[in-house]
Amino acid sequence: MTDPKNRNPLPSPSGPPAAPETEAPGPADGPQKSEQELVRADKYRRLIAAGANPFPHKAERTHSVVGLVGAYAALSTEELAAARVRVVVPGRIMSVRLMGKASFFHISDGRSKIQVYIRAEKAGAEAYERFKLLDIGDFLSVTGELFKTKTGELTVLCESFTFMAKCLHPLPEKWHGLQDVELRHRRRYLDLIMNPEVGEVFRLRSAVISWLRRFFDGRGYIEVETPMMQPLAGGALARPFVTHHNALDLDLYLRIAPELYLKRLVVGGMEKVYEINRNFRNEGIDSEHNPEFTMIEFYEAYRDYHDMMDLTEELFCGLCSDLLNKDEFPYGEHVISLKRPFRRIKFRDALAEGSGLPAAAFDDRPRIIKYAEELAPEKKPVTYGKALDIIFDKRVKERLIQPTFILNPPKEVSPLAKSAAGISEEAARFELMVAGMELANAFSELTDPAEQKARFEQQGEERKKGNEETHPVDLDYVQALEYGLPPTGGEGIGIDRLVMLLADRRSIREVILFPLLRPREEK
RNA sequence: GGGCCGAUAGCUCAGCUGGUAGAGCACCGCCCUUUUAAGGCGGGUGUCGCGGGUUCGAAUCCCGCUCGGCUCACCA
Repeated sequence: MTDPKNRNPLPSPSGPPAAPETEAPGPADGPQKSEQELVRADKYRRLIAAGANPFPHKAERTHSVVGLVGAYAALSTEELAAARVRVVVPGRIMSVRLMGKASFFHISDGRSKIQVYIRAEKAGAEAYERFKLLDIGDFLSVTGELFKTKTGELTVLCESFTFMAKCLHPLPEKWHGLQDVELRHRRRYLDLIMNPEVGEVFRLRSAVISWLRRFFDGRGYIEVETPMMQPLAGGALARPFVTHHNALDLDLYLRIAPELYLKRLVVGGMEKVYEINRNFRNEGIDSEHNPEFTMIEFYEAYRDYHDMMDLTEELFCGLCSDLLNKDEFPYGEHVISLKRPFRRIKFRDALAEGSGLPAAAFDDRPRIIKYAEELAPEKKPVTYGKALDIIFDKRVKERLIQPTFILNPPKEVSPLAKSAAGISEEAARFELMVAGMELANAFSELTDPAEQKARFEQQGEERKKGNEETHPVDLDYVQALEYGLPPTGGEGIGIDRLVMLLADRRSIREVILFPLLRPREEK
């Protein structure tokens, strides 16, 4: 077997390098190479022939580009000259200005750019000729001293450089970057190379997730991992993906939620647990939905949904002030203000407010169903619960820009929640709406095994009527409840939407590195 | 799944009611040692998404398809 690391040995010192076509692989797909790709492959061959290692194993470096800019950009020309800072800095060539026997170019580390000045006189004629074999997109490591040009730009005066990697394709245009949304998502690496603000969004995403871990760890929660492949897709109402385990000859579902497993852990005495991981729902794709998405779910014993509201306010406000250093931020045309307390309104009152109907009208079920049918004539089988849903979606949701807790939605769509105190038809539950999106969903968990079983069975009846969005009957979970689930508050927060909010992105695909796209043959 | 919009050079885009395919950047050649969307002179590198049709002639008009965006539906 060929050791992949030795695929490209250094050219032998005694003669010209081996067959250029195998040394410098062409584009991975398609027989047609563009003129620019042929030129790049040829320059690559000549560079290797001149002694460059085509695939060096590592680069010594004293600084990163972003580190240099942060540390030295503010120094004056005189201060920088006096400091005599010698650097070895690797990066990707992003632009070149070639001027006879000297050139300026910028290298990037994906976050920041720094200019390099190379003169034949300083670096040597041979090195300068090698430099001219490099292209925009190539990686190299530059050794030299920092100075400022007469326009005041921090620049490395190149004494020598080492080739690091070849870019065999031309990069997108320097001024407009890469605009094509499809290409940006299919080749996210190109998006990251050309559009630095994209990298910032994903750095923010990373910061959000590590902040959340610190938040919960600091409150005595433990992080757990529960099955992604489940024999029953429970914990939410959604269509699952199905897969199959061969050895067990068993159909399994990719989880739509971790909820029932996390609550089994609370039964087992893990009083505070959280999980950050992917859920999978086999449903439509749009600007707020990707088939796989990331949620944090957390459960705390001896708490109810009012406690979870307080915790949620603390979480959102702390996250925002720690990561954005302020308590309000733009989202599209709006300014979102995260100040405690968030508005709290009951589901029914929100419906009344949005529809303009008096709250009492919501006791008149036929009237409400008729109203919903007029709002959405295309939706045929309208139950009372469904009607409330329609009114919420059409009349209420988009108006909820500032953070708002919607309290006590109907119990019939909350099969895992306790009933609200003294109100049998309402669930002890809230949803947090921000910028017209549902960001969080929490309830006082249903702990009564008999009622849980009855609710599951009721869902089973719904399913028989053809409603696919029902919760499966999970008797194993009921048995867990029979061992005793203490009063527990639980909540889920959609990480993708949370990042959309903080990063001011209107599409979930802008906060998922590789959103699901239909595969396509490369051109 | 329905509706609307889009796909033209490596990238960003123009191309009208049908008449030999264009610009900027990038690229190639020549000049240029503090430039920075460097500059000067010269060069267009293309399966106009794919497949049919209409026509003397199609990037352009018609039909079908693929992929994407927005939107509605479905759905947190």
